[in-house]
Amino acid sequence: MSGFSEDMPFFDEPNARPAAPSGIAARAMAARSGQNNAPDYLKGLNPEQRLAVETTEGPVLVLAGAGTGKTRVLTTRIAHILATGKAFPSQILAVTFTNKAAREMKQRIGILIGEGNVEGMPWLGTFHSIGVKLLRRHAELAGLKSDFTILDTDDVVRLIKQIIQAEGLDDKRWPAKQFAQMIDGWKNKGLGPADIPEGDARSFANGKGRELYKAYQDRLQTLNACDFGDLLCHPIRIFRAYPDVLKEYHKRFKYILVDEYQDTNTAQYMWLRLLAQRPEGVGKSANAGGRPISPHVGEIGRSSAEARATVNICCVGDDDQSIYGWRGAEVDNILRFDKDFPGATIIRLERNYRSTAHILGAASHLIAHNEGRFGKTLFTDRDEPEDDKVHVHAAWDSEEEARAVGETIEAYQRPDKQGNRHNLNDMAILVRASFQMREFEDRFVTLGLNYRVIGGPRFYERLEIRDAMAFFRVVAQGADDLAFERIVNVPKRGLGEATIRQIHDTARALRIPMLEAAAKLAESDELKPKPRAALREVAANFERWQKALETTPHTELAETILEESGYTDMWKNDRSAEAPGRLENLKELIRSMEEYESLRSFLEHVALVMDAEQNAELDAVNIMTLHSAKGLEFETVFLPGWEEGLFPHQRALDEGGRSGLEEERRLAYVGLTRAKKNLHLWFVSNRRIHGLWQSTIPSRFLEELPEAHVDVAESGNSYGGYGNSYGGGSFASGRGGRQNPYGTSRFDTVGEEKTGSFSNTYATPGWQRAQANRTEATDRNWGSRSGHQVERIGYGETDSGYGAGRTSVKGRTIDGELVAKSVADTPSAFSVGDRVFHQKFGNGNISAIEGNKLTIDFDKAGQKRVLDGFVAAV
DNA sequence: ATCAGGCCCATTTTT
DNA sequence: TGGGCCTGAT
Repeated sequence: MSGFSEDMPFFDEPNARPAAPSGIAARAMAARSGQNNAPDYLKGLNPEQRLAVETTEGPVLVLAGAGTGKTRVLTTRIAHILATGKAFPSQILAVTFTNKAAREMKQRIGILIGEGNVEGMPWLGTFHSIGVKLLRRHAELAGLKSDFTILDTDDVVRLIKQIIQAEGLDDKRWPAKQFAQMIDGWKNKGLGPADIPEGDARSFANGKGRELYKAYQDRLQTLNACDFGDLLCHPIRIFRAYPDVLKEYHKRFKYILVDEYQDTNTAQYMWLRLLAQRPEGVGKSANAGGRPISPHVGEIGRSSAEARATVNICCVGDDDQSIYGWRGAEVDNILRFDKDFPGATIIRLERNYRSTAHILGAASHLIAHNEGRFGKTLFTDRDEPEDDKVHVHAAWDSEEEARAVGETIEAYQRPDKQGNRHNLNDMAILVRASFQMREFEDRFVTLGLNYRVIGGPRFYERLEIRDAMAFFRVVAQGADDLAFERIVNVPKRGLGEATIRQIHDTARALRIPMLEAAAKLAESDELKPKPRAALREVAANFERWQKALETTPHTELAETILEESGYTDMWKNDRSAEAPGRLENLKELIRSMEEYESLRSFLEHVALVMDAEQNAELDAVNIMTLHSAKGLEFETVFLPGWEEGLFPHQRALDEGGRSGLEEERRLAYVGLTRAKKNLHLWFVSNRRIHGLWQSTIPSRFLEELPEAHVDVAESGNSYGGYGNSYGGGSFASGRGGRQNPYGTSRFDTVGEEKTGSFSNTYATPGWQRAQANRTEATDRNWGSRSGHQVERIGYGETDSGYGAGRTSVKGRTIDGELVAKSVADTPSAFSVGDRVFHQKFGNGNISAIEGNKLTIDFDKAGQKRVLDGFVAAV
């Protein structure tokens, strides 16, 4: 409505100050009439937030801790820039990582400045969606046509597989999936085939890595397609090769804003740098027009000479919440910000509006164990003596853990003294790895407790949706061979591998898309009558649909395609249990198309905006991974599975060493800071991993929590498990009265280790008895020499706790120096028939031995398979 | 074409 | 242990 479409001409005069659109101007004026002469949108910001909003010029880094109002700052800043007439909506580049974040930002800016004005923000979006936009405009500079297709991961893997096979390589030995990941990694770093390190190139397919990568890129080009990485890499290459194009965008973007800067990878960083860092001349003039206009902007401590060389870039992020290093994110980008952009203003947001003081205290203390960080400490003004401390619970095994969490949830649901009860929607269980979810789901099903799993398989990844999309893709973009191949024989038309090979060969020989090749073949006499007729029909269908594309409304056309191709009938005739659901999904797909104006725009959104909405109506407990919880908050949070090996995850330690551990710790920090009021952590003593029961020890992160904010609870249950068989009772239960978690008098006598160490917390009598009962065999797994020292159990501060020689359950040392499979390779010292004792299951007889895996008939627990290291001869 | 059985694997995930 | 994927037999 404001009329600022993206096609609005650029402002050639750098000094021209755009007149604000009337709507916004009016608002700003009205806003200013308030007290302090401050516009309404600035009210309610704290001083740091306000500074972050009003420091519009020069590079700014906003270090926004969890729950400190990051999105608010970002959106208000944009509103401020617009309201003060510093730029038009179309002159602001605002990038996020996820569609969700982009959507939220749009919506919140809309609230601030009016819906209509947001429409004029064509450059607010994810890195990828903005990348597509750039690339569609300049596709020919990357050797593409502007209607290129965006391939998703699945397509990419299939394509790579074809290439590997075409090279005459064994695709088993050199898995396509693995190579796809390598390519993705390279693209995350902005590396083309020519740029990859020799070592990388050599490590795949006997040194054919580079060649294959090249072949893959060539193939993409012929397919007129891109993968996700290309959406960033192509624009980077274009910017570098065509300075004029880059200059155009330098002129256009007066303000750049970046959300979640700590998650940027190298390619994204390069992309931003290209757009932000401009040659002296351009920078100077562009900035001159943008010099402080607002009366609120005072002189900020920054060198104006240096700042002038750079665009007004504002990056918002939190180094402590960088949890995506494994997919290419470089925390370093944020840590280096002031070196990349000299004279940058760094603003810390540390005032937290989300959590209780206990939660913040716990989280801050934990994260302080990391080295590579800026260092922030969250604080709150909240002063509620009633607030609970952070609870740490012990459970015997994951089943008990699920049971106890279920009980706690039910307790929260009941009205408390004040008559308040908690909604399930306000509770979340955040797990490290998704296999942990199952136990909770099982339990909740039994209890009849509603739950929802967030982050499962996506709507657009379902088979039927992908099939349907493939039909649409071929119609929209006839050169999309991958899509064509997917559905050429769907429903079954008797077009077997041989025919498809032939289409392939023809296509390659004539350098035409497969669809065209198919049409040609259908008219030739190279095929047997049956496939020939089938192909002819396929070709005719697509020809007809492609014609209809211009004239028929896209939803209608989509329905027609699914009908005429026989695809809907295929599922109608399918008697399997999933068929009705699939038909339902197809309907949903068509329904969702209505929101887009054309088939093409729909396809693009599906490629980039893959998400399905959840049922928010239902009151249900949320279950998700810690990763997908980032950015969310809940009244009550449960964090199960805080055990060594699981959290921190063994693989993170093995592969990432110290930085891997730090990322795990940040993940823990993210978990803790999701909670507003109630926070419950759990660890179990036994967990079944890959079908084998393993003893586990509490996560070192538990030990890193400060005493003052933590309350160690007993699991307080009456499900004794099998623990009773050795008289210890279930772990930490039934010992009469609360135990002092910090090992004062009571625990001093047990271990040599001094008080103050959290480790003593876990030195409860039952646990200790079990430890004391250990024999040599058990100790082998723990690397214990004497076998009876408590310090072995918990984690001392000393290196000996996880230092050299300590063999973990998986047979690896913690810091990955030694990868010895001592467990697996050592023949068992037991024989069939031996009577043994196991911590969890009690006594039993060995009925079979396979290497170090024992099958034992337990007296009470029945038959189980366990590693020999966990049992002791009786 | 379809399914049973063997084989391998087993964090985290967005676009 | 259990699920996904591929293969080889019907």
